[in-house]
Amino acid sequence: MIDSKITDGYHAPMKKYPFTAIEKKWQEYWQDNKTFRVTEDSTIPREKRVYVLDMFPYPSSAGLHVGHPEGYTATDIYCRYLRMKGYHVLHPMGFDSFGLPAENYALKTGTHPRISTEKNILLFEKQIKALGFSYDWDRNISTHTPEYYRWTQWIFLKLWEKGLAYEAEMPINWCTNCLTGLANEEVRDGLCERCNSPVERKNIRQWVLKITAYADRLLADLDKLDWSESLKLMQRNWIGRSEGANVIFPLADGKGEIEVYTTRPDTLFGATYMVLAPEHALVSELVTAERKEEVEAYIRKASRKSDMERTELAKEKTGVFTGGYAINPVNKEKIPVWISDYILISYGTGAIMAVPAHDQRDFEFAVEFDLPIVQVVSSDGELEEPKEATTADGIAINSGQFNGLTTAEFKVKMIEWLKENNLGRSAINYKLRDWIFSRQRYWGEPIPLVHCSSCGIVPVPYEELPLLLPEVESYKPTGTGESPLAQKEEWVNTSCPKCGGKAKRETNTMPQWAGSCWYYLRYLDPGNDRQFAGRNKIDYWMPVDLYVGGAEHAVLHLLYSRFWHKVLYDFGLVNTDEPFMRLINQGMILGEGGVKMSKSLGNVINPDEIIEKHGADSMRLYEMFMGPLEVSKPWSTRGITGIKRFLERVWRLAQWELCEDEPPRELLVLLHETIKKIGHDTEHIEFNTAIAQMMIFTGELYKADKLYRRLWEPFVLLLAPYAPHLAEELWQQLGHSSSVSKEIYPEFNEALTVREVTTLVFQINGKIRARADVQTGLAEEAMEKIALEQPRIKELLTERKIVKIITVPDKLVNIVVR
RNA sequence: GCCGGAGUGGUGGAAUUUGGUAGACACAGAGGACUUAAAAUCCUCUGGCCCGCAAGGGCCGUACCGGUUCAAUUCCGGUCUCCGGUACCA
Repeated sequence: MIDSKITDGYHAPMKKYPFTAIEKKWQEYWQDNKTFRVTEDSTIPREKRVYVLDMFPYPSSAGLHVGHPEGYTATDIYCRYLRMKGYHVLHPMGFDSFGLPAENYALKTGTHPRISTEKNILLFEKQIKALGFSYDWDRNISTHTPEYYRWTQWIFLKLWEKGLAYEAEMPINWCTNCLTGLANEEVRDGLCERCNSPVERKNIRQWVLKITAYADRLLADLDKLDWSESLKLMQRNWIGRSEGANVIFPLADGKGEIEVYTTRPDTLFGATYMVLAPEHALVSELVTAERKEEVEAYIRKASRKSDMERTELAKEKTGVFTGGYAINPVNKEKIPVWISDYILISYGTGAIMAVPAHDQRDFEFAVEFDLPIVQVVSSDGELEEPKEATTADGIAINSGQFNGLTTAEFKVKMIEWLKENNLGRSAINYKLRDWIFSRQRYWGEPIPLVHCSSCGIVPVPYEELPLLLPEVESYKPTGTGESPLAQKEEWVNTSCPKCGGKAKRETNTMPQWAGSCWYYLRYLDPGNDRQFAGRNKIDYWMPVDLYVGGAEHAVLHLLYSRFWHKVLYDFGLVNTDEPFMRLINQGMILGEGGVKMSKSLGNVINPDEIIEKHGADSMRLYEMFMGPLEVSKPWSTRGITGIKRFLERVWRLAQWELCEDEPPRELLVLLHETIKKIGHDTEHIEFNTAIAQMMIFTGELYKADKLYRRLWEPFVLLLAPYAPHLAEELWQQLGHSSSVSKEIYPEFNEALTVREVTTLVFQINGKIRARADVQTGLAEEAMEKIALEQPRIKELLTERKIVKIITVPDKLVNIVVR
């Protein structure tokens, strides 16, 4: 009995596809029966265990948007497929529930972030469950719970223990709106990646993680990973390894030296001046009395510039002469030392040798301040008119005994020469900076350290974790570099775990990335209160076989968690040095018309409405049918009706009376082709074409006058990973009492995928002139014979001479004529 | 600027694997069947141009220009556009 509400208001009788009722029924069934719970069954061999992971969401108040289900549906289909293929699949879900939005909401309304966060989690859970994903909900975690962040703090202390966490007073990226420091990775075009407010330089006390200590391994181990090349490249670029040399330039007055880093030691003879970063320690020593005022003014101005201003002003070079000179070690020339803000204190040695002939920035600077330009690399050994810097490799000129060497040879020779003369050595540099880890905000993990006036910084003992986030009166960021926790005196004032004397707690909190650095490990053993995860569980499941999520985390989460994982690996706490073996970035779902979906454009699609109107199975299928998972594609309200029609058609077909006879061979061949195609496409995460094949198959079944059980049962199994609710219902209708998700995936018979008849194409000089249906498996001679018998071909061959005949079995015959 | 990726009908997209029938499957559109009518459903057509009453046939066509090949969406060289990343990293 189906009421009109369930049938979506259509008046069709009884048989209308009752998706709402079906979906509710099976979601309850899966929940009540814990259908997708998975345990560490030791009888299952290693190669049959698979860990498939989704990037867990931040539970925002807006609820799920259509982008979330895209990746989740993809992994769900893949997991359901693997289970039917006999794999033991770990597929968990949780929430990344510390973060600024909840705190900002608290500021506005006074609602405790925990309250709003937990409310949002319930909303997310409900929405995710409404899509019928096969998660093992018993492993659900949320990063803001003390049971979870106890271990986030524990791992932080391990980092501290290893000397990988240090305190520094340094100029950092300060978001003027969030009122907190940011990591380099969180700044985009001089703006905060979260709120797009300008980022300024601010000198405050920070906790910093020494990710640079792992730069070489983070770079090298990318080669092991099955990630897209473009994503690996993004990480490579971010790490930014370069090879070159450090070179020592003695000061002209004999009282010291300047060390520079260069990737082009072969251009040393062309170094006509030097530039220091304004913050460089030697500036104050170098500056002459008469230039002092000008230099100090420049330093002041540079320090006030925000990142935005620095990039905007990048077109014109600025700087001042310090009055000091250094000696170019290769030719003993006395060269002036300048300062300029195009030299960054944080990269290399904070100082450069300027080779204006072969570096565009140095060239611009030299032109601006009328400094000499000496060409030392030439494409042909001849001198050229310097119109701009030539950065290409070439032949050395103006370089004394090194003249005539190629750039590559010269680099090697020069480094040898520098070493012999104690003037330098080869060096490697990275763009990657250490990770600024502290946030001056409330809603995050408290950093479990204590400042003791006699013992210094002392960690909270492991057994006292979690260090609970205290309740506070106000969540308002102080803006002074202290977090709101600082106001909570009874919390801040504590005793030193070491000497028992008076001490103060660290009041900074961790960034949102902390919790997501290791959540994939907690899923393995979510209830463990003695360890972050039991080693046996880690060995059982890790590493993650497939990880799916958005590309926006390319250099944030994915770099940070690789770093933490390597640290844990070095402690012997995990079994692999990389966490995520294969990674797929799903494309963005755009609004209709191909523009970005946004609240301001009013084109946001709400999954709840889609589910209510078309059903979860339609939603799942549509998102997969739109196109390849990895590419961005626009939502189409009309597109989903096509998918809905397909499922309605499947439902109608299911109402036909079953026929137990042997189906006609043609349909049997189509079935086996379909099993082959859908199996292949599902395995390779090419869901759009798999769905197209289902449509072809049902289209043909519709043309038959009977519904053959031997065709229909395998089809329902093929459908099951994609439209699991409908498939469960149909499976039950077919008389089965267990869940379709526990069935074995159908196998195809290769012999039955071979068609008996195929269309041969006949070409003359590569142009198609005729076609004919023939039996498959014809010999080449037979194909040629048929080709030459075609009336149209005969006609076109008169008066022509056949040069050559090319045949491709079961495909074509191409006759080359003159 | 540099580094990636991508450009296929009115639209989303197919063409597995090493080159072999371009446009699968859908959406939209047109026509038809059923119906008192509508909705739903079912069937047919649907890249462009041209010849033909028709059956049928021809030419062009995968961003653009060129190359390799019997044959190019696919391989090679160049140009343009869009998207993503990055931005004084010496």
